[in-house]
Amino acid sequence: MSTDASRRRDVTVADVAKAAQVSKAQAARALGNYGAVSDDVRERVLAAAEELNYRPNELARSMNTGKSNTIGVVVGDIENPHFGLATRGITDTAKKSGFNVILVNTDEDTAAEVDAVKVLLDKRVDGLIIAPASSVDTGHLESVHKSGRPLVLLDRKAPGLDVETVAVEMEGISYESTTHLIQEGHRRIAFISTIRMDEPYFAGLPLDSSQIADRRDGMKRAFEEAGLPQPEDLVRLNAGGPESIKKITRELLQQPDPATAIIASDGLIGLSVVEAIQDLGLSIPDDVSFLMYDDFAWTRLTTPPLTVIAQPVYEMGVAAADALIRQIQGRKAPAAAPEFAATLVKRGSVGPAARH
Amino acid sequence: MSTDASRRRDVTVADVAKAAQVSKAQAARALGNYGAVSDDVRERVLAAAEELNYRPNELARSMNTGKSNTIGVVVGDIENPHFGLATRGITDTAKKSGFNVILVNTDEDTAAEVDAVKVLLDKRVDGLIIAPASSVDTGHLESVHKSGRPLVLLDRKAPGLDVETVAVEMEGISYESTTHLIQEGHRRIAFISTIRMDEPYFAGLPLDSSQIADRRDGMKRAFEEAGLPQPEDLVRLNAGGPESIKKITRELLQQPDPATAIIASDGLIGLSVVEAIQDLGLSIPDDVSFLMYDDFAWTRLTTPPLTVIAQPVYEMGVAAADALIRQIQGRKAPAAAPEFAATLVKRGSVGPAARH
DNA sequence: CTGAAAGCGCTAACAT
DNA sequence: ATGTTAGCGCTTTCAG
Repeated sequence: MSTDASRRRDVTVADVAKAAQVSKAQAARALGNYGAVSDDVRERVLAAAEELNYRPNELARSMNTGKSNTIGVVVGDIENPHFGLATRGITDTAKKSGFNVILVNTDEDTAAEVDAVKVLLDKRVDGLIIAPASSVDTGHLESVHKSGRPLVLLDRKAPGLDVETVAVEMEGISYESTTHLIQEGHRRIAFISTIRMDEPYFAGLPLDSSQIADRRDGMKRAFEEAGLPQPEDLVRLNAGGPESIKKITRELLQQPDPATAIIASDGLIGLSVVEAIQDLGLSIPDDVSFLMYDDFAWTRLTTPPLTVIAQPVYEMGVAAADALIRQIQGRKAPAAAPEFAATLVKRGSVGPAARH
Repeated sequence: MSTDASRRRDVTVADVAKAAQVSKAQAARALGNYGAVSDDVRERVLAAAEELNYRPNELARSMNTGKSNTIGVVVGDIENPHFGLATRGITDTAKKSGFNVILVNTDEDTAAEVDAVKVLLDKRVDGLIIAPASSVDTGHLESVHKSGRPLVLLDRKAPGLDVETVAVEMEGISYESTTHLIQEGHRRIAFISTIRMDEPYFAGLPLDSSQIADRRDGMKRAFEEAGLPQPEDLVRLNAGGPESIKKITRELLQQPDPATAIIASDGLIGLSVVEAIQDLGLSIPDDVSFLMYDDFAWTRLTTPPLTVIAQPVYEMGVAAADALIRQIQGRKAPAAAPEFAATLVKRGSVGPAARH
């Protein structure tokens, strides 16, 4: 053993240079793989580095290069498999290009997001991928963008912001899904989302989330084209935890003019909705039809399997990372940005509306 | 607008100092909140900083302090909700103490893990939380530990390594679960895991993963105490993707002396096993009993709901982060390390063994 | 191709 | 309390 791992100070280029009997500059060049170095010197330096168990200090490196080879990812909830998958797409892609990922969870809270962006910027990440908690309250994103830091929005658009965005076209799929339900005879279609709003929903309420707004618009169009009245009284926001969701579900199903179909805004909500329906002793789709966003594997296991709106989440993570890295490397955007479409996967949870 | 966000160079302490008409050192002290600064100076500095839109360069800060306020987390697969939840526990806890998290995915590949550790160390993370891909091949972890960098193992132990570890006691719960199955009359109990091994399983094969080894041992003890022969021919490793798992399930169920009960090593496997069983047209638990590790919410939605082994995953993430941060801050370990126990949650997927 | 020296932005002695 | 002067470990002129 020629090395003593327990020594306090790390071994630096200076140490390696001395051991290899070259200047610090030459050692650094050989180690950092830049500049001009003779084979002889490179060999000696590398050997010395190996021997001394040298490891570069990436912080120091980042300080002068200005690049940290790190990207910041800000999402609302990694615990949600939707983001888990997207994150996987991002990290897989980042790794391929030699980037690391710092992950921050915001709990869908804009204040936390503002803070996260600050911290990440202070850490000098090379770029940011953000699933913005709000599509409206975007001052912090605006300033990131104006500062020239590469930024890509994931999953949700921010209409006022001219930033590259990777998201599914929601209005269309919402229209398609709603139309499907309408064709099955449903008129009382409920929509449940966790989106936090200060007031209960009413027709025309401006929504903080473009994603939800687009879905609402899609539903609206479907009803309009069918010449039917909007069941806007069945839109429920602020569906917090499982209990809250179950409560909402019960209300929707037991009120005077109840919902005959429920659309859940994501898989986490869907889970609780289905549970509540089962608890009520109701049958899907005989008593109530069910449809949800996100195609998780378990949706094939329920009885009946669930009709869902599948989104290419992993691919979107990949695309977001690709786009960001392209920006970081200063390459121009390809002529056509890839489009991401959701698909309505009809399984068994949607059936004809029950007769009243 | 007195600031020009598009200026190339960031504003530094020097700029702030000049604007506030104090020395760089005083400005730095006021900004960094250390040392002694008069109220007057602090005020002027903070005002100038605000005015100039100053943001500290954490990289530079980290360079002299030696602390990056960042921890590295290395897991096999964030896409797996098990790790998603654990990661949430880690990030939540880290944030509370002002730490950020760099997340690396290894695909359960030791080589990738070795690499990840290197990168993270080069980035000067203050500590590491690792769910080791192998409990045997741990040279890289050993050297991290010997170098004095705080390190906490999550989810899996490494017997040869004297490192703080947050994991569930697996032998016991495996024994308990197996016994439950035995009492229901099962003798042919299969166990399916994704663990990668070069050879197919045979009795006594040393397992690379302590977690799996412990589960195997628990099953073994259950059979021994019941005075029954071990169905070791029903242990299946290398269950890669969904298709591979389904194939294995079919084999297990259709071979001459088939399994009457199947234990899935995690929720991802469980999913495919249940799907395969349904595809075969078999009924749970009438034709085959099923039990799996991880209590995901969807396991309550299947018909019948699944009997599972619940693990306090989020809490373990929290505990791992707490322990690591404690190490980083140089505080001693509490007298008693918290114990984490899994629980057998009996729902409907285990029933009496079918008569042959 | 090589080396000396000057920073990167900040903190940490050391004086005053 | 404040300022001066060194660094942290690395990259980057700039000479040779």
